Amino acid sequence: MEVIDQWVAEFFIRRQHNTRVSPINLLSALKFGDSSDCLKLKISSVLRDISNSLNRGMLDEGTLDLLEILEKLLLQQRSLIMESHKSAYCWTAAECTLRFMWPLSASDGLFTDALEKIWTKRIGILKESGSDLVTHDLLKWETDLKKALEDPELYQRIRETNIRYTAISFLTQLLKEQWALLGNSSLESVAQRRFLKRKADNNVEGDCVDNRSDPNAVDESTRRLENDTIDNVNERRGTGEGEDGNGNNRDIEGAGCLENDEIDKVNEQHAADEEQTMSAQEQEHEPSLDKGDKMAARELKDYLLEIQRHIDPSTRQDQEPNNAINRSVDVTPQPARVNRSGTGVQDHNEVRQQDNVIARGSGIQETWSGRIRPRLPTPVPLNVSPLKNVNSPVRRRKKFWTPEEEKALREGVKEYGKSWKDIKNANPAVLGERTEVDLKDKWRNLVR
DNA sequence: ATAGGGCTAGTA
DNA sequence: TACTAGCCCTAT
Repeated sequence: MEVIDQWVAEFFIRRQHNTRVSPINLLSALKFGDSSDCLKLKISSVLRDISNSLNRGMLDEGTLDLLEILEKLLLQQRSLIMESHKSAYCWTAAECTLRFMWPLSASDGLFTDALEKIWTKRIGILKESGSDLVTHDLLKWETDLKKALEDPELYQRIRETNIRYTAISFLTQLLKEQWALLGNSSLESVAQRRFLKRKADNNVEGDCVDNRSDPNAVDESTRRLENDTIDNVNERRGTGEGEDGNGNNRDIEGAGCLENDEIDKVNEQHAADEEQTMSAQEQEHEPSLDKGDKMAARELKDYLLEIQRHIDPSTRQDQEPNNAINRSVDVTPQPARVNRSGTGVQDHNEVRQQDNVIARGSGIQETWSGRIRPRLPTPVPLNVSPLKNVNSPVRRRKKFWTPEEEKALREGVKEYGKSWKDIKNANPAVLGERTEVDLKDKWRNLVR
């Protein structure tokens, strides 16, 4: 694959909603070869995929696949696997299983299938390969879930927990960290270097005396342009962890961090990259879609799927035409977890739909790594916000605040003020069952 | 996203 | 009936 193809593809994968692009022309101009020189492009692609899933409120085994692929790619570029990555995998795996716990009894429904396919087989393979994603928390979930098969009380307890928000929080954190680590796209980096070089050249023309007295000024810029390969910057960044979207280093959840001199190098590089910056890179990583741009966005999405298929066909297994159509058509959010926490009586149509999905999927599919792995279908797309009642006339059951929740709220207000969303995000494990409005209401009560 | 008014259920 | 905690709706 030509380097320029790689740069262009990477650039557009990062900027999903660009109305000035003709995807078809662009795609026809690109030739995708072996994957060895596409690491940065692949990582961008996987991150974009995870991001798209989250935007659609989808957390399923496809997400687990993507997290596993991301781990392999990061290991290829000799990056450490971050805590957010491990946690995201752990809670997504648990969430995928909990989604099959809507019947009141463990023996009904697909819970045993989910256990077998997700925990015994999928995670079994991970264990064999010595993956970093197999954490203490993951093993604890495995033990609990398998115990729940025999213990109705435990099954009930797990069944009623809501961990979706936790999984989403970790995935969001992972995306933020990984986008930050990727830094500028290769195309932008090179463009910026050329910009700097031109600027330096202009200075040379404008002031020959200075140039003679300091010949290194131009040489340095030229040298960077010629010698810096696209992955140089990335490799340097890839060894570090815990960098936020503003380009600042911070230690995340006790993960390893750069030595001080390395931090300085990275910061210097960032300072150079961000001087005369061409665009607000970070904001564009997660762009918000203008209402008038839906057509262009859809066109671009198709284009992305096409690119992704070229990059690595086996990773796009759930985006084959049929499923792609399903995904693009059915994006209407469904009420979250109604069946799990409800009476257990399920709508017949929904049961039939699930059966159809199961019948369609063979249960065994080829994965990115080339290993055979079973796949559970996604029964119902759920809301991203698990507590939001969509068009439901039923009031949520009154639930009194626990001292732990109250403490988390007080500490949150102390730290973030009245930013209820931030407070909730800061402590999803405790406040996961409360909406931002709940936080606001409770605070109103507390200060009365 | 947040603030504020109002509603509901529980309780004294 | 009055009060409260938690929940919901709507305007900004």
